[in-house]
Amino acid sequence: MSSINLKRLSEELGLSISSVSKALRDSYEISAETKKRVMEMAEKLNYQPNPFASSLRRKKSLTVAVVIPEIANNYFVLAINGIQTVAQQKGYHVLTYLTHENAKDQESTIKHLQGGRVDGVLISLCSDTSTGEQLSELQNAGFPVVFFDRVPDAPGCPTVTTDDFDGGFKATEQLITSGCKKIAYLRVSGYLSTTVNRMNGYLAALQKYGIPQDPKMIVECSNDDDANQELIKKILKMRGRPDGILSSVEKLAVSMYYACTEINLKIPKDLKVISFSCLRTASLLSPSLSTITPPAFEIGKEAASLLFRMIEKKVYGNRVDKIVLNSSLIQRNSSR
Amino acid sequence: MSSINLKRLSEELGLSISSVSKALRDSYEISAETKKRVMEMAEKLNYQPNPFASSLRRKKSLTVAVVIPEIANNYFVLAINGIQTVAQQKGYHVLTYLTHENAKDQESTIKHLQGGRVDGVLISLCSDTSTGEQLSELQNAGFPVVFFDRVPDAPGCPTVTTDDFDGGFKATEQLITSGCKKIAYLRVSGYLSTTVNRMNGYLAALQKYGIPQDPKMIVECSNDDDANQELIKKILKMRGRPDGILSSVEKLAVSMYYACTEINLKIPKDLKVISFSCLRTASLLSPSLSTITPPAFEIGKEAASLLFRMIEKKVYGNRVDKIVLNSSLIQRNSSR
DNA sequence: AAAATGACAGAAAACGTTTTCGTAAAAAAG
DNA sequence: CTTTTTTACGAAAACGTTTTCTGTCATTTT
Repeated sequence: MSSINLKRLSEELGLSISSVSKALRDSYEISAETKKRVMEMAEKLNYQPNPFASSLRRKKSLTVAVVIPEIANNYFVLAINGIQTVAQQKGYHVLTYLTHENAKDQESTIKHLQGGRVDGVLISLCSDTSTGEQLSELQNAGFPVVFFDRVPDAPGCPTVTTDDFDGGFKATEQLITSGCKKIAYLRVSGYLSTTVNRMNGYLAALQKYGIPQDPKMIVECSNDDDANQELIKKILKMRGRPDGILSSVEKLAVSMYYACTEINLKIPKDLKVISFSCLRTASLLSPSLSTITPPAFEIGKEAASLLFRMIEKKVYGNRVDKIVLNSSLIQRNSSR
Repeated sequence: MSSINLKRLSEELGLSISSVSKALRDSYEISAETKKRVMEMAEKLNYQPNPFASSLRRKKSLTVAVVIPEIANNYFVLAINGIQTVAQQKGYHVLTYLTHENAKDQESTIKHLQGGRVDGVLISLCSDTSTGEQLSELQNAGFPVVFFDRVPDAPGCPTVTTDDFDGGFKATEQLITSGCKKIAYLRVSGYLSTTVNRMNGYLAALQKYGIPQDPKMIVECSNDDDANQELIKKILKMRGRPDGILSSVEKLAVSMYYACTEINLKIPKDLKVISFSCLRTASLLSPSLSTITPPAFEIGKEAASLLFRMIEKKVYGNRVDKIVLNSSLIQRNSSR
């Protein structure tokens, strides 16, 4: 908007455009006193360089994209917070895109990003991602991409995740040692690593303690909160209903709390509950909710840091980083 | 990244660069069949226009900035959600900046934005904003700026807010009709409209019901959660402690819940509570939290829509929109 | 004293688009 | 059969930077 540019500045100073540009970029070709003059005039006229001209010429946008399925999810909010923290500190701009758990949206977003609008992409896949075709296209073009949380199961992808298998395992184990004999697992549809790994942890724990696994105890949920609540109510009203529930994502735990209120099941007396979640108010819920909490803020920071290392070519050769951070299990009243 | 550009495309097609450009923009100067050829080739080679070249030439970035104090706040998350929804649908990109409730950060962010990186700005001020100097600079330059939630108290600013006075009034009234005789108000520091209006509503309600206003009942909180919790504990342990509390923001309500747990005060028996909040889990808290809930998602949508009207020059003349949406008061157990 | 170096600055090309302008050929109007 | 208009396209300028390439002195080295 500010229509003062290098040309205007150079006229004001009686210098050439190139000299002014060099002065502002602190080039050795310009004398100290000229630099000072230029800086002062730039300050005085409130010169702001045109980012597009600069990006066009330098083929650098100083911008990264964050692509996430939804934002109404504390996990992603915290992750974004971590990403922003690192990015702003590095002088980068952050573009955010929501895919609304929609593979089509995700695809078109990625496609747009190929135009060079950003120097790198941080992405958490939507649950119905099938092939990572678009993405591998990006990656093959040498474009820096870091996956976090919901990552593809391919060897060539740099990822930042949490120990999902372990989390699922320990959560299940905790329910078992609290006396549960029949544990249901609330999963989200799709075949993403996160979902699969958490469930495998759950299954492994069942096996370790000799609890037979029962397909009816695995509830596949969707993105429709009301539908999920009905599904959960259904399994809780079933003959041979579960006495323990492991929820693989936060919002399913919330739906479950509502379901229990409706059908008058008492947690933890009738049903013990634990959930993957970053809810700040977990300990204030009624009853307080036991959680496996991924370090979302740190995941965001790590992912962003890794991306910047890649952008700045500080990751050499064919090295592919796969960073795994630990979740913490916090037992509260819902599973005692 | 994709290094295929108009030049490459034009060579491939045996056309001039300008013709290809025109064809892609569906200009009337190009015949239908040539357009078809060009489109197909662009599709085939996966041509993605360089956004910087385009923005440089057209002086349009198709990007807006969202500047907010923090993201770990459901209000802002919902607002962003609304903004993104409108923006993505309009084909705009969204840059997000966090000021961390820091006036310095806010200033430098705004300054950077003057370079023309964005076509418009949506901003919610940080609590220690003093003068809106930087901002009025932007606005005076004819740059589209829309304020939401935390807005300056100046006539020339387009704003989207909620009826804060009314919310504060009704919340206080609700506490009074539930039997409270001594009501404290948790406010955040600073002199932003939101804070001031909510408090004025509170004071007006006190006056209406003949309750004397007491400066000790107004707790000025900071951004430090622990410090706030201590402040709240202090007033709750005081002789002549309040029997009702109105919290002006969500996080203070959370701190208060923790404070009450620590000093063993029972809500709502010993203390009735109501808070401005967008917490999704308000009804699941122990006890469920009465809230005045601003329509954050709609506020985001309205703000974005207004901004786009301004960008597209659909707001004529000196018209300044001041949109006010209604909050809803939901009484739950914490204030019964 | 001639040649080489260094310090400083300007001219101009380049980045990839968009858009104005110009101009052929074809179609329509006279 | 002209003349005008329309259609379809190309040449080139423009957007505001960055950077390479020159060039001019003045200073230092041979």
